[in-house]
This record gives sequence, C-alpha cells and structure tokens, in this order.
Amino acid sequence: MSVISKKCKYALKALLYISKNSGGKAILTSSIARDENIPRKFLEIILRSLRNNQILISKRGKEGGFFLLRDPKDIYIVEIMRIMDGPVAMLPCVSLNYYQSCEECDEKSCTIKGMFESIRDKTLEILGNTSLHDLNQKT
Amino acid sequence: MSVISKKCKYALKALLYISKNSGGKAILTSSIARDENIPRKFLEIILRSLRNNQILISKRGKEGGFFLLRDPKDIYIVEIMRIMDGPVAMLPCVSLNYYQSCEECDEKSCTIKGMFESIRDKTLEILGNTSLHDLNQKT
DNA sequence: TTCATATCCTACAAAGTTAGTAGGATTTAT
DNA sequence: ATAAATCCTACTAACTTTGTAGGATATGAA
Repeated sequence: MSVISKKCKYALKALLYISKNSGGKAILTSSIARDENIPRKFLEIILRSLRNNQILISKRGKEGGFFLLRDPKDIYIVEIMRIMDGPVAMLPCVSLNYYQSCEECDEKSCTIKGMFESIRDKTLEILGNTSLHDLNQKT
Repeated sequence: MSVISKKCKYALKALLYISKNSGGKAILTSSIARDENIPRKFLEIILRSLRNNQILISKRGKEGGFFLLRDPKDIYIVEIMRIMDGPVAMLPCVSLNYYQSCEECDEKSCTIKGMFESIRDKTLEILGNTSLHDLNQKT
C-alpha cells in the first residue's frame, strides 16, 4: 500500500488546526484531540515529534500548549510527511532523502526506476509547493 | 511510508522477465527466481496470484510454466500494483478502486483531500499509461 | 507554598502486515 | 512409471502500526 500512516494524517490535521486557531495563543493537545477526533495520548507523541523536528514549540505547565515555530506559509507538507513516514518515493532506490540501494537487482540495468522517478518528481512538485497556509485557504 | 511492497516489486520484475524471455515458451518459476534473485517459494505465491487475476496463464507438469495472458502492450503497471498492493492513492478516502470513508473526519470540510487527489491523478497518469512493453524497451 | 494543569518521558502491548518457509498434493510429458 | 513442474494449505518470525499506562516534571495562579 502507498497509503500514508494515521500518524501522518493526524500530524497534518493537528498542524492545520494549530495554524488556524492560534492567534498568538498556545494550543492544547486536548483541544486538538477533541475537535479532530484523535486519541490524546497518541497525539502527544506526534506533537512531541514535531517539536523535536523544529516544526512546533511547546510551553509546559499551566497555560502551556503548542505554537508553530515558523509562518504557516513556510511549512510545506513534504517536510511533515518525511518526518512522520519517511520516504515519499515508491522505491527506496529512488528516494532523495532516504535512499537505499537494492540488494537483489542491478540499479544500472533496472528498467522500472525511471518510471518511479517520474512519479516521485510529480509528487514532490505538489507536496513541496503546498504549505499549511495553502491548505487552510481551502473552504 | 509510501514505498511499494517487495511482493509488488518482485511481481513487476517477474512479469518483465516473462515478457522479455517468452517466445511462445513457458517460463519457469525457478528461472525467474534464479535470474532475478527472488525467493522461489515466495515467487510461486506471487505468480499464482497474478494467474488468479488474469495476468498470467499457467501450465502444470513437465514442460509447464507461465505465459502472459495478454500482449505486453496491453498490460499496464497500475493493474499489477493494484493486484499486489491495493490502493495507489495516499488516502483511502481518495482511492478510486479501494475507497474507504474516514471515520474521524468530515470529508466535505476536509482540506487535505484535494492535494491527495492531485497526487493520485498525476501518479495514475504515469502508472496507467506505462505498459510492460514500454518498460522492456528501456535499455 | 500549594495546587491545578499542562507537557514530557519510558515502557509496554495488541493487532495487523510483510516476507517469507515447510511439506507435500496434483498434473503432465516422456 | 517417473521426473518435473505447478498447486495448495498452513505456519512463522520479524516488523510496523496504533495505540495505552503510569507517572515525572514544569509552570502560572491562588
């Protein structure tokens, strides 16, 4: 399956929620969990991971919560997907950020690589040019 | 991860091999396994599945083996990938052949669907227009 | 200083998927 | 009869996914 994980989908939903609802205010895990139907403890792990990867900042204690570290116009979907799910490409030997060579076949004579490189490029063109701000503009 | 399974990759390699080496002759599982470095018993399962899905015909007993059921120009990669891995789309709610609704979010107000529909369309444009014959033409 | 309320952290676990393996049954050409 | 091939069922080890449990720690406010 080329389907993204729930973790990744939850991450996108959570970031869009924070982006939309944060007017300088910290956003609570519990608010996101409630409004987006995401299990709270699972969401905690996701948000912490996004903080560790310089997408979010957190504030602990009472009146705590999460903020975006950057402007929503500067956070592209591809970055989130790579953090949560790893490679975007359909073959490891065609991945730009998570390249792995094939053990069982010779890459030079491989006749399927080219097709998957094309798919990767088309996909990155979309994921790499769509920001959180872009998606929140949609009705 | 949006990476395809080994099963799917093996299936593509095996079909390209059969397409290239069959001149009316039946192709043996063991030949494919040897030349493409695929575990034989695992490959058996894959080929049987392709036969069950009208991609291959098999002949049992001595002098047996596998043939393509159709012309390699009429077998498109997307069909193989759907048989082996299921949905091509990155979200179940955006899949044409394996649609599943989201339980936790409202599809009408979902702001990420559109982007994944675009990716699906670009991907299908490539997978749906590339045949076994096309890939075997590559050096 | 105490308390309520957040995030933070480690560990665990159930279920599902992937990538096979084992051992033979069945069919067919010679 | 025999050799050689596919066919079939069942099993399994390892990994990934999708969480849950139980607190430790930090912070603002009373």
